[in-house]
Formats: sequence, C-alpha cells, structure tokens
Amino acid sequence: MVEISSDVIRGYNDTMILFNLMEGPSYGYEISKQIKNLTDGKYVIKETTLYSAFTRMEKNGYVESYVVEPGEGGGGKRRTYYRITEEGQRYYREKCEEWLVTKEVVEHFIRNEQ
Amino acid sequence: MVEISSDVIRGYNDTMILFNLMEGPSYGYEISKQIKNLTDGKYVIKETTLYSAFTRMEKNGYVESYVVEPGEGGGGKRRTYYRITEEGQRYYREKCEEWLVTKEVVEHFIRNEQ
DNA sequence: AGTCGTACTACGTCTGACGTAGTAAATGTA
DNA sequence: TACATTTACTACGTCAGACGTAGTACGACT
Repeated sequence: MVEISSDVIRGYNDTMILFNLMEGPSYGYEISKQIKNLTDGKYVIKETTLYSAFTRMEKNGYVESYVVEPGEGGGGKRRTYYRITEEGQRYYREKCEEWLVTKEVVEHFIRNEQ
Repeated sequence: MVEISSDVIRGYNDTMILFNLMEGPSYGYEISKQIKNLTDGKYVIKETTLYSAFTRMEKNGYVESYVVEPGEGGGGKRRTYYRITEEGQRYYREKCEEWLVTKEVVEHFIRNEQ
C-alpha cells in the first residue's frame, strides 16, 4: 500500500475542499467524509488541516461561513457551514489549470517500469 | 502563464534531483540547469532549496558526496558531486509509485472545462 | 449509563521552501 | 587588462501549511 505523504498534497488541500463547495455549501465533517469516499480511502484529510484551511480561506475571501443550529434544516449538532465565493471559484479554476502544468513538470522526473 | 506554487512541488524536489542522479553523479549547478531545461523553464529550482535538499538527503542516506578539484576531470571550479545510493534508488522508485496514487487522488478534485 | 459518532477548538511543533546576503574562483568581453 | 558575468556554493533567518495531542460537548444508539 503506497502512502501519500502530506507534503505532496500540500497546496491541493484547499482545492479539494473548494471542489466540494462548488456543489453547494458544506461543513467540516461532511467534507472530510466526501474526500475519503471520493478517493476510496486513499486520502483522509486530518481534522486540524481541514479546519485551519477553512480559517485561512475565509481570511483570503475564498469562502464565507454561517452557523446552522440543530433543528434549522439539518438535524444533529450545531454546524458551521462554508459557502464558496466568486473569488474562491476563480482560485479553484486557477488551481485546476496549475495542476495541468504541475503534472507535466513532475512527470518529466518519474520513471515507472511497466 | 500559470505559475507553479512551490507548495505543490514540495515533496517532489527530492525526486527531481534523484532522477538526475540516476543517470550518474552530478552537482548542484548542473542539476539546476537540467531541471530548467527538462521542463522548458516551467520549473526552476531555487539554489537554497537545492543545496538544502542535498544536505537532507545525505543525512537520510539517499546520496553520498565527494569533492572534485578543478583539473581533476572537469574544468571550472571546485565542485561537490553527489552520487545516489541504493537507499536513494529505492526511495526514488517509491516516490514514482506514490506519484501514480497522488495523481489519481488529486484528479478527483480537478475540473478543467474543455 | 456508557459508548460511539458528530462537530468542532486550542496550542504547539516540525519541515521544506525561500528571501537575502555574501564569498570567491573561473570565464567571457571590451 | 579591467570589468562583468557565470559558476559554485554557504550562512542565516523567516514563513506557512500540515500535523500531533488534547480537550470539549452534544446527540444518537444500545
């Protein structure tokens, strides 16, 4: 089982989170589960990584937060939802373009014997 | 022009350097030029990043260094050459495998409209 | 009543990348 | 031959993102 080192993903955690928010507002716990599911458990974002990303991205204007009390719509516990902003969408699209270049660059240095 | 943020590459600088050393021993200045050339200038490794990677990788047993005085073989200045070790080769191959998984993971979160 | 799942917050550490700066020899150019 | 550029580094300090550890607290299930 190949382990993904976190330093590789560094710089793409934000992108993964924003990808989820492109479908509509969401909150920490849900996003962490979605990332895990989408990757078949190959990548599990750490809670601290996730929540500090929210804080950072809100400061950068990529997301906006609002609190939903239990009862209001969703059940369960009080949650902090995040909504992606225009700025966040632009940032997400830039990251997607950047990825293409990054992939091309890295692959010059990769040899996988078949 | 899409700029590659250094955090994306983080974790793959070592791999890029080791890729070059797989062809035979080399030294800082040469490797930095090769990385630049191979990527058509899309990625230029910073000197401090490069030399600190050497130090780290020598400590980890991935490379071994030796000094070549001007005259001995090559011209120019006194150089510190690096040679990849068995351990370094194993590490390089692991990174190449890891890359496949990483790529797959990240691409779940990328949408590039065509 | 106790455990598990949900939904966080706080705090401190580590590491790799990078900015700035400086050294110094070799090489190319006027 | 004077000067700029290229070559080949070293030193030092800073920063940001990831992560370990810990703790809180409510709700649901058994």
